[in-house]
Amino acid sequence: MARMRTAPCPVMRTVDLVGDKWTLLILRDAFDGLRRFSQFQRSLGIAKNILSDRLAALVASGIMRTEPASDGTSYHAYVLTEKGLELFDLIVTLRQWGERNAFESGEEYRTLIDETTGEPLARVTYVRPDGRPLRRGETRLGDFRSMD
Amino acid sequence: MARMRTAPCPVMRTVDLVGDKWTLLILRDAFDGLRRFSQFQRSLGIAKNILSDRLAALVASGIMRTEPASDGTSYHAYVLTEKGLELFDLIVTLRQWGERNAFESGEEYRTLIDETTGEPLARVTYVRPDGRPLRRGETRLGDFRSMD
DNA sequence: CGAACTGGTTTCGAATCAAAACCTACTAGT
DNA sequence: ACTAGTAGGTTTTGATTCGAAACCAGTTCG
Repeated sequence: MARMRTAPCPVMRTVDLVGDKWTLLILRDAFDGLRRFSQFQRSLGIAKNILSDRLAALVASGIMRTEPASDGTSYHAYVLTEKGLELFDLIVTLRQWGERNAFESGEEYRTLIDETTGEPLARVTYVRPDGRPLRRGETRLGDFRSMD
Repeated sequence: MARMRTAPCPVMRTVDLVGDKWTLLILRDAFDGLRRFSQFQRSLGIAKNILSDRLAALVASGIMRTEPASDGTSYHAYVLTEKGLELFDLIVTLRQWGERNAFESGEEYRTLIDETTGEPLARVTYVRPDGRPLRRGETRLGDFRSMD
């Protein structure tokens, strides 16, 4: 894979960091509250070397970090950094698309509960800072801009 | 990889369909207006067999479809279906996270222009149907629900 | 103390990736 | 009509990655 790390496209940079099946599922589990190596491993049924590799990559890219000791034990935990927490919308987006496009009628799926209502989270939509909704086709590729 | 196609988790189903670096980049390009095999190939620098494989998978899962003839030529085009167009938010999410988290100060990145303002797209946020913003930590894993 | 658990690393065969070569259909130029 | 070049692939062939299992050192539990 080419030099994604230095590409000028933000999508490519993001994809390079989290565009992997296991990585995305680890992030999902992290948002569901999982923190420890063995929790991820049991939840995902992932080989330990792969999990080790993905977690190390997430830590290296600043999306997760290891915490010395969460509970009483001396084992450490993998937790999302602020940068990682900002991926919340990504997991929500994956979930909502899947709910609407990846299940047949009658199939069961696991919902996400909106704790402000107690009901399954309704469809969320993107709005601009001024509150106007963002619709498909309202954007086009622009030119280059320098990072703040 | 386990039986993702039948998993009850919408995130896993989605990840199974689009959770691949090339697939996500193909989708980005598709939203940028690319339609033809050679356009994707030149834009991404991807090997032709891999591109062929990924496009076939996207067509098989109903995210893209082949159109007989877009312009005068008899070659066909790969276009997003309605199901594929619904992935717009996903690409936007990847882009916005990358803009804010994957570039150093001074680095240049390619923006997305908001055609309703002519300016680069500002940060978009998720709102519920009633307009209330969705914040991190306002959700928790729920139970099973049957598809409509 | 011994057993089990945690958080890995190593090994190695299997699967996947990707560069290159090849191929066929079409199209453009002369 | 002949030829070159492009479009859209498939096949072949190494190189890389994946992942199951084995192994291992430290920790905690009984």
